[in-house]
Amino acid sequence: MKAAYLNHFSEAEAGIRATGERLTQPRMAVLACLLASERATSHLDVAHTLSERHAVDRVTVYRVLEWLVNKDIAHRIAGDDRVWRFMINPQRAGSNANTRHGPHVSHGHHAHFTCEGCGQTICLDKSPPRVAVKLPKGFRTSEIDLMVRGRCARCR
Amino acid sequence: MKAAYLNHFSEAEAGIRATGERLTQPRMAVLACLLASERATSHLDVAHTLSERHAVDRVTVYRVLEWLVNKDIAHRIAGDDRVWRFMINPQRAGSNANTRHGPHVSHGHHAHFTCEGCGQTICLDKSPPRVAVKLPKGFRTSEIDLMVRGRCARCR
DNA sequence: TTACTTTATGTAACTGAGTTGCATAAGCGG
DNA sequence: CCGCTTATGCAACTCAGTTACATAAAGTAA
Repeated sequence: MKAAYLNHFSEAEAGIRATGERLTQPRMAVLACLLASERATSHLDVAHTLSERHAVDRVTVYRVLEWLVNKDIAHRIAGDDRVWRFMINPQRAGSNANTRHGPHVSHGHHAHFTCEGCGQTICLDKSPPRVAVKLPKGFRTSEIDLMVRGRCARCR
Repeated sequence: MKAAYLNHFSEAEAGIRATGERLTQPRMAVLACLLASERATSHLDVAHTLSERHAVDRVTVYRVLEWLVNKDIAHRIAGDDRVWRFMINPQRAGSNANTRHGPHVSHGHHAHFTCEGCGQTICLDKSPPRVAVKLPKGFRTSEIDLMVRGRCARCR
């Protein structure tokens, strides 16, 4: 069976080119891997997916994932098992999203769903939840992360 | 300076007695420690606080914290640094909260605030945020966790 | 109190995710 | 193709949390 991520290399290449930084094999492979996945992907998932045709050192996978986060191409999610998972940011409609703004642009908020049955995490960016927070006096919000736990359609 | 947690031993004792399980020194000390803290407390924080007068082995601290979570006395929060932090559940008004319901009672949702300046995490249980989530078809919610990042009044 | 059973604790050794330092290799502009 | 810059691979490390097992402390009943 042909691995799905192979279909995403050209898109990955474009994404990396747009950053203005070096186009390397590991960056392409890891990004293609994320692009191919609907759900949050751990370092180990990536390494495993790539192991056959694009074996990449585990440290490099860590570094590329972190690099993708710094470039606002992906974001990371803290799971219940103390493992980071990563997901592509859904910004691509905005086209030229790579011009540098100030440091640390707030993404407003991320919302994710984790299934207690199969453990998979997906992004709720289409139909984002409405959140109304009231903070103590003097507190300021920069970002809101929402994690919904429950059961997906298959595991119900 | 007298450690604040010492004032919470009797409350801790009551809480543990209410579970019907063994009343041990480590359980009292750890629970008193959580009761004394307004903010989310890591395993290390607990161990450090107790080190002077109630030195408890680090493994025991881990086990007691987990036990408190299982007993619904505390809950755990995944931080950005891959460290679990713990907090007392604010249920005490309900008095006899320790009768066994089915497994895994949903607490509705937890909401927390983490300050990007000082790193401290507090609970937003008074004035809980309103959340309206729309999930894909067939998905069911059991719990919602909300993490607000920003700056507290001191670090603004 | 004491003897006895059950369950929690302490100790040490382990796991597994993520990091760091450094020599080598790959990108990329000329 | 050359040379400079930056990323990669490797090995060794850190650190939160876990497991196995012998010992100690709670609870219970005589």
